[in-house]
Amino acid sequence: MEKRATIKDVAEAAGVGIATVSRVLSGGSASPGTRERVLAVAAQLDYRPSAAGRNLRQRRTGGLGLLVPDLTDTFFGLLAEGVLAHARSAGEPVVLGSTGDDPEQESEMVGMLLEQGVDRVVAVPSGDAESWRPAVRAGMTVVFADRLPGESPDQDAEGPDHDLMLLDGLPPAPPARPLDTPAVLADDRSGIRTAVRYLKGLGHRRIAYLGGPGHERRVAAFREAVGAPVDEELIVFATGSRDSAYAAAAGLFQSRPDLSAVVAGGNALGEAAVLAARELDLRVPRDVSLVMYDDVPWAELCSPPLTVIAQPGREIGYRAAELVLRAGARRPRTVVLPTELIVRGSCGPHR
Amino acid sequence: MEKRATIKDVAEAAGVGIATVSRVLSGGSASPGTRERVLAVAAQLDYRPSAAGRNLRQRRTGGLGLLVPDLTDTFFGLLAEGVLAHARSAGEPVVLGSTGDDPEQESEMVGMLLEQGVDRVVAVPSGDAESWRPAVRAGMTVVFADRLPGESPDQDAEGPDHDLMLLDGLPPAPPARPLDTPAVLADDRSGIRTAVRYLKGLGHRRIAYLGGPGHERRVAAFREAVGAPVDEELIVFATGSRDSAYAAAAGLFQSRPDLSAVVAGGNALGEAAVLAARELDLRVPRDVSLVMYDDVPWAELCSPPLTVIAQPGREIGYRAAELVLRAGARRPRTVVLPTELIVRGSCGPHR
DNA sequence: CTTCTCCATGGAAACGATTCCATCATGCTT
DNA sequence: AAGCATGATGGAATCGTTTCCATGGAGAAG
Repeated sequence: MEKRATIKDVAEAAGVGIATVSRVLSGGSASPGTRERVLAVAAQLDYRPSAAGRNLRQRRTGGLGLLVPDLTDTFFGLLAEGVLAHARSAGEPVVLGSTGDDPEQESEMVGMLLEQGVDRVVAVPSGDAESWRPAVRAGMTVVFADRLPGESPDQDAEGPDHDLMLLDGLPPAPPARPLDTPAVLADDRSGIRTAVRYLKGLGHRRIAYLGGPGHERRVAAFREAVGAPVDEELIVFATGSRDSAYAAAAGLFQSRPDLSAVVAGGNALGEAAVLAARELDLRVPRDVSLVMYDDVPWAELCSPPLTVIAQPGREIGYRAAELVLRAGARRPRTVVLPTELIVRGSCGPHR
Repeated sequence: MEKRATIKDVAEAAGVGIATVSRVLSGGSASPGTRERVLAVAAQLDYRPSAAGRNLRQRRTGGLGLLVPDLTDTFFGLLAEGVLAHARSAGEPVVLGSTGDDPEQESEMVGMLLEQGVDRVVAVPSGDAESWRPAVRAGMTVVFADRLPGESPDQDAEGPDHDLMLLDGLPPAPPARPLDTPAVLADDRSGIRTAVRYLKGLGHRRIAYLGGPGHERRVAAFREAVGAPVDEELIVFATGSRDSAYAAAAGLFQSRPDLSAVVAGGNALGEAAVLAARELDLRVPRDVSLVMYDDVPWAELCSPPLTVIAQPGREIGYRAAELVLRAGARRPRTVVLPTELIVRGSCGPHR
């Protein structure tokens, strides 16, 4: 339990001033002789600069925050691995928080990060845009991954505001842009469209969508892809929990026995769909075809192996970390990564 | 980007000294009037004490480190959720590192944690006892979860040491106890034994074990449970990677077509076993029975659903966090949590 | 009425790093 | 040879907090 060596110890042992030590260690100028001596002494004393001291002085803590809904979900695990990979290569520590898809816990975590001095965060958001505003106003650099925060509920209030501005003779400013935060997303639009086309190609007409929280874009893409008369009953939602997902899937199958294919908007939903189908004695793909968003390792283990829309989870995390770490000069735009339909065995022709 | 309020700002705004503010905020004594005023001002200014300042002063950073081999593995995700749950309730931030089961990366991460001032760590160790010694000597409080570090290779040197001590007339001190670090583990012994008994009861005689890194206890328990003439060829190991696990499983099936049951010592191994069996056209459970360590959500999705040895991953993490946070007075002993055999459909009678 | 105790309070030191600035030596230019 | 530029170096201030200690006032005990 011997206490750690400080810069002062190193300075004394090397017979130089602390300023010199600091300079040597942070790459400043120093004479070769001095540099060598300082480095030797530092190594021999196993000196490590204290993050607390440095942070205090430079008024910013290194490190980045990572906020995900649930680490039990393989996709978020993958995303986290991506973030960690880049953080490691940048030598930055990662402070982790799991929000359970609860906006309240989320903002609590944001508060804690702020307190820790962590001012750069990669987040899979649960709260809406409004709930993220305090964070960015407090000076946080935020990059969203996988999802965007839900549009604020005050969207309705936007109309009146607009009118008011016109009355005042002001130029109709863009109606309070939700947030100008960069994000790294998968190309949901294209992924969903490809899946739906594929199912249509197999002859399916009554295709259902099973959605989770925070993916408005996927639903929108689904609506667009299935085309004109959208059967609203075939679009159902669950919250983040497993129970909720199962209930939604089971409810869907029971209330609409005529559906012939399901697109699950996430791996938790896909899991629920498989379970519910089995429980109700629906065979996949004979009775119902299934496409799941997210390619997770166990998709191949199911029988039949699941046809999936793969999105590069690890890379999403990696790129997000990259963005948040070099959020310097030009504010980076949102990055969209490609998806890929991986056909395995869970879809069959419509009978 | 307005800079955050400091304790000094609060003190000025409230018309008191900074010492008083600090006292009020950290629960010291103060007159009711003052306390109220300070709290009001602090709230109004949205004041948050800077962790950097506090850490510097008290020479220790709050927070705890979490080191896992791979967040993509559902079990570790579960464990992490447990740690996070307890950390949240204790108001402590969690610094995460993923080691990829690589001792070198692991000690790198330990170094970084040390630098950050994080001196309490929950770890699923990859390195051996020797590689953890520097960490504990540097004053880190470590609690191992799920695994113990492999016995150091210098175990052989133990004999001589002992003799030497006898010669010196010293009391025969315990021969360099590997590490007196507490740990939270599942009851591997009992779990494996139950599984093997179950398989034996189904008539299986040639039972194989597919092991991963860091679970000597499981192998030992397996050897013990299968009884006297242990067929060493039926015990194979993989490193942490998916490829390695698949190779080990496939190799096992091919080299020993006479085996009738497999115990997979982790969910990654179980996954590999299912895949390899399918590839080689072995039916589960008709041709080969399978029991997997870890109950993960997707175990139920396989067909047939996998019979598993469930260990309480979330609770392991929770308890480990608990131990490391109140590592005060009496050094806590190792905690062993129960396992449970969950019979589903992947085991059948021997034919 | 005096003295003692106790409590609220504020000033100031300390924590360990970075960084500005002054100092000093060295070598070059004129 | 004198002045000047350059580069190495150390002193000291600073960051925001906690905590030790001194101060002062009020109430209690003698």
